Amino acid sequence: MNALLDPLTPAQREAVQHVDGPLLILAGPGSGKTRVVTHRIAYLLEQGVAAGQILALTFTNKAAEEMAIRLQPLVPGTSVWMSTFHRFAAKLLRAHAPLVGLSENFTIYDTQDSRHVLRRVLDELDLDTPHVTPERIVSAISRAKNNLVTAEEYARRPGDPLSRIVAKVYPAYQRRLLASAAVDFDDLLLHVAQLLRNCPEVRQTLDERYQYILVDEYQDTNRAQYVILRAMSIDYPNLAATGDPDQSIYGWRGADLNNILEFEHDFPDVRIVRLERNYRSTQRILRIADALIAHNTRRKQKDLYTENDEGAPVRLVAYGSHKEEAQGIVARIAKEVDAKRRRPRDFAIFYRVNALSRAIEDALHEQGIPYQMIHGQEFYQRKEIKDVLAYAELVNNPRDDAAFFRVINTPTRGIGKKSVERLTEHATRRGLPLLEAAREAGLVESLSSRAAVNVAKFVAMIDRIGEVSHGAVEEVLGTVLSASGMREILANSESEEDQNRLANIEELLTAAREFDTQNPGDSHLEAFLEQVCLVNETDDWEAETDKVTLMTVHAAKGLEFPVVFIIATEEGLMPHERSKNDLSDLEEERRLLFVGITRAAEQLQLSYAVYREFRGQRRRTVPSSFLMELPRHEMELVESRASSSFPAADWEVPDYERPHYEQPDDEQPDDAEKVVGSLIQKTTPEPLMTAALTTAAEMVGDAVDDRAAAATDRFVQGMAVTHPEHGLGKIVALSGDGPRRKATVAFVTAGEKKFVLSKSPLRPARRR
DNA sequence: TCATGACTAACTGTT
DNA sequence: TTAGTCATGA
Repeated sequence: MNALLDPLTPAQREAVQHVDGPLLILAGPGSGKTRVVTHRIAYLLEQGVAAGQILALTFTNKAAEEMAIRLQPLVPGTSVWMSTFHRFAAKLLRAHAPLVGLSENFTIYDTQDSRHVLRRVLDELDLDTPHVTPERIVSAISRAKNNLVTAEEYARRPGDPLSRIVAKVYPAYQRRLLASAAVDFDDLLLHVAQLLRNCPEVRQTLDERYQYILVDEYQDTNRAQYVILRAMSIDYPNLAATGDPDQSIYGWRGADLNNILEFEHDFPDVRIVRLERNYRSTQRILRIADALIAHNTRRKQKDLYTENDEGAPVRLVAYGSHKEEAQGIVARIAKEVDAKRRRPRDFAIFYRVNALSRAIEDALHEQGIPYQMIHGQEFYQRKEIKDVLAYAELVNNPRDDAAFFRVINTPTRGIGKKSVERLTEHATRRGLPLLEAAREAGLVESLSSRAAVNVAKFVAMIDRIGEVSHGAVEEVLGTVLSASGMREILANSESEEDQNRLANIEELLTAAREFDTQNPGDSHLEAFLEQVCLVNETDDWEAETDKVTLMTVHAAKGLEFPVVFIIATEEGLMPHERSKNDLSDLEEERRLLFVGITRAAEQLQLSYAVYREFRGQRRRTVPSSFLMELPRHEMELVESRASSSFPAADWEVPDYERPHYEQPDDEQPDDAEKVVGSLIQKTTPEPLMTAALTTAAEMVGDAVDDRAAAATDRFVQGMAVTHPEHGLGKIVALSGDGPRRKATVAFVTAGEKKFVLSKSPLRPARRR
């Protein structure tokens, strides 16, 4: 009788029917979260809540879009605002820019732009920073902003050497941004948080306007986002958060797991709904995921279950090389597609880092299988695109020095480094934006007359573009191309690269044209620029097109596919190199794999390559320690035949158990692969290792002998261990006691080696 | 002083 | 692989 509620389970219905008061939906993967959220919005509307009072915030454009699409059939033509945090913040800031010391035509700098600014600032400050890379400073500033620490506050705090440098750089960087009327991504949130804190009227207005706020992926909110949400939920505390601590994968961006873990403290009368039934994956996939995530210590226990079929075993494949991995996977896809059992769109391939996509792309290309790759902001990061946009930015915001630097000599027009330096000096002296300083080029004595003429021509060109800046966006960009000479130069170039650039620019013009059509009327340049820098290619991702999807595991969050391949499950990649020294980072990597695994509905394959090309060098890899945590007997273990060098025998263990699964006969094209025994030690319960992150050797270093003895005691026969050089291995023999205790270890890749435990860097492979 | 080509070092993830 | 730096020739 009620189309909204009838198709829901009791738990889902409880969440949907909740109207007033805080709500926390703990939603496991595949538990119908989006459905609950969209149905709840529809329900609110049905209860008489005005569409304008509802605000749905997500992290990605993709998620926002997905929500909008799913809401359409429930409430056709509704105008509930669904937006990413950053987009929401940008809109808000445009309306209140002066309150935070900005002009409303402010520019949003992406990561690349902000790094350039930082470089300039570093040059200017002339700091001697021997071991501190700009990268580290950038991320320190970013972290500070995400934690709402302003430049002034930062400078006041004592700290380590890095902090002391940052304390100098951060304020200078911030001054530079404000002088350029620019914000970086983090500023969008920081400024809004401060706005809400410092302007009670604004806060109150927004709180009242958005009485029903819904937040997706709450586990990924950082302090700034948290403060924004809290500030808008005081008079109308109807904040509805959905999230899953096990899917928190943005710690590096400042996401604070405490926000979700302590939601109950923040909102004492919160209603908590748990969605634990999984509608997506097979039992086998879910068990694998569950076994993996159970190794994390910092989590809220959830009992995921599904009533779906048992499903096919999860495959774990060892390929000989990254090429074989790519070709093997693509061959599998091709086979299924040819047999009309599946369509390209049923498949997704996930990887930890973007660089891994290349081999897969090549293989797909070779086989002529259509694919789409989600690659962050790749398109808008291209040099030629950024160049064109920078002209437009400069016209829109003449104080945008970063844009000025970008275009002043692009394409080259005889204004070299030295001339730009002199212009900059002049600008600093007079306290002018660079474009203004350039207008006075004739007055800058140090500037050669030739350079001065060129600068004057440049200014005239910018003004020419400025004349059309209030027209259609396509016209603006077209003028940029002709006035700057870019079009001519590229068109006359022989090189294929330049032809590609031209094609990319054409694509940008198409995007501009579409934007013009969607936003009739004039003066939309600013909106276009904002859209462009806050989108990523994900927006182009079409669930409807019939293509294989390639993306990072991060990008995969929130999506699902019938068949999922996760490649390169190797030490150093998954978990990533940089996470290995920190338990919480390592747990985040584990959650990342958990997210990847739980995207799969019907079939899942994890794989690694025994050899992988790395920075141009072929290197032997070590299988991911996470693989050791998966229930081996649930899986089909496959060794790709070409990888004959794989030393499976070394790795077989006495209590080795054959996989239950036999390959069905019709899987013939798989004959390049054969099922082998356990590549991976069965995950029998091992003694709980409390000090597992310290090796025995480390403990001897600064502790008494019996501690060392106790430490060597934790190594037991059959235990999986890792060695920094030899990688993953298992203990096959032990002798001696205390500090003299010795172990013989069989490594996956390096054969058998003997160690004095207290002196070796060996450590248990499974860390708890 | 500028442009170009060679060399080198770094390389996670996303808004 | 690529962006940034360095050296060289114009």
